[in-house]
Amino acid sequence: MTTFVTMDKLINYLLEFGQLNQQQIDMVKRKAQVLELKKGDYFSEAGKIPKQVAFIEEGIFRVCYYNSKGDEITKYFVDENNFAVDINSFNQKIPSSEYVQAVTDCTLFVFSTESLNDLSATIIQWDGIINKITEKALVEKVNKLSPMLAEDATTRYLSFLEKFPNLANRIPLSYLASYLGITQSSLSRIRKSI
Amino acid sequence: MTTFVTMDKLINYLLEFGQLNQQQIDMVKRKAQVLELKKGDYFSEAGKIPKQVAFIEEGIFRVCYYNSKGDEITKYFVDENNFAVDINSFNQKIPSSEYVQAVTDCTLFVFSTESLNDLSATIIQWDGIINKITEKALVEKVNKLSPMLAEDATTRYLSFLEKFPNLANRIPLSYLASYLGITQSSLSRIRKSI
DNA sequence: TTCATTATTTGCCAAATGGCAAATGTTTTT
DNA sequence: AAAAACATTTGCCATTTGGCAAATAATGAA
Repeated sequence: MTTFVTMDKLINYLLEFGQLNQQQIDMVKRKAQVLELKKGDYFSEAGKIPKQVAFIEEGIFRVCYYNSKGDEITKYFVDENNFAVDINSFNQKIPSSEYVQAVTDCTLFVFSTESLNDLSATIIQWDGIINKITEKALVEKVNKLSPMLAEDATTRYLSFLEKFPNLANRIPLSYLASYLGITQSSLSRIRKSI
Repeated sequence: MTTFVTMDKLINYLLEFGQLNQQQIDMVKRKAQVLELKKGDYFSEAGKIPKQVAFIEEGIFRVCYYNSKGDEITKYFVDENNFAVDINSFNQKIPSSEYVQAVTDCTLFVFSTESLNDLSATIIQWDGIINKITEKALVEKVNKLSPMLAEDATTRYLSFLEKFPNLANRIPLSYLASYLGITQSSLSRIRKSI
């Protein structure tokens, strides 16, 4: 028996970026695959060429890498209602420099390169939609990365809480600490002091 | 008398992203305007909607903002052979949150919104080319922002030297320090210790 | 060349953050 | 419910970086 899954979130998201008729929507639904990841599972890994793009229907991803000291550093988080992939590696077919990991159990809709090609070949507006989504994702990535330097740790933490109020209590302290550029113990002390 | 300017760098740059015939190239040249900026001049300012896109033929820009303490912080640098603009603000017609300033005297080719619209309406490949350039610029912006946290100041400085070997000696210490997330005096000490 | 301006370095000490290990708290498994 | 595994907090002290002001050095203008 096939589990019934509504892909409403995905479809609504796409429709923000362009029109699709019912037939096209049905094709998108056929090309998307449901994927469930458990907390801690990797969606893609550094050194490998990403083969799929994920739309996060439910859950949180983090994108991370290892710094020169060997510490695992979180670059940023991506949560539900967003696409996630190392866009540059995916497009250029070059190995990614980052890991994409499920921070919580996740429900995803994934598209393979081939599915995307099929969609691109069949749906005339597809490339335009994808371009807009790509640009939006990159702009958001920039916004998640930039405000972090040039403020002290407490300010960075507070502005994280402000910008992502619904993330802080769903992710482990250690991930957040490395995103903020401080140690877990420092973050713990900062939280205490507030 | 009209100053003769070759726009070869610009045209070659565009041709990396798509084909253009001679007639199209001529149109691009007609739509581009030469702009000279002196060291310290602003190309665009926070709070204003960017009206132009610049291709840097010669010189260095920096993109900066004021942090919560009122310090002027350099987010990243852009040098010759690149387009510069706050892409998101430009596209969405919303006020920018950053300043774009000439760090050295600069020679630019600028396109107004109207020129870009004309090019888009006339040259069938134009949007595709612009999309690729936009994506590349955003990916580079991400790459300039991200490796900065999670390393100590010395490592950040060294990796800056490695990634941008021809920038360090062309920009004031204070700009570089704020990009690296440290004070000018700290950077001075780091340089001494190397 | 000389003066004025701007940029960089340095000394001294304070503040912020890190490192490590132990203690405490929470969640998951059996 | 108990045990095991994992996450967070805390103490103590070391290290890094900052703040400020003065000293040099470099650059540009007259």
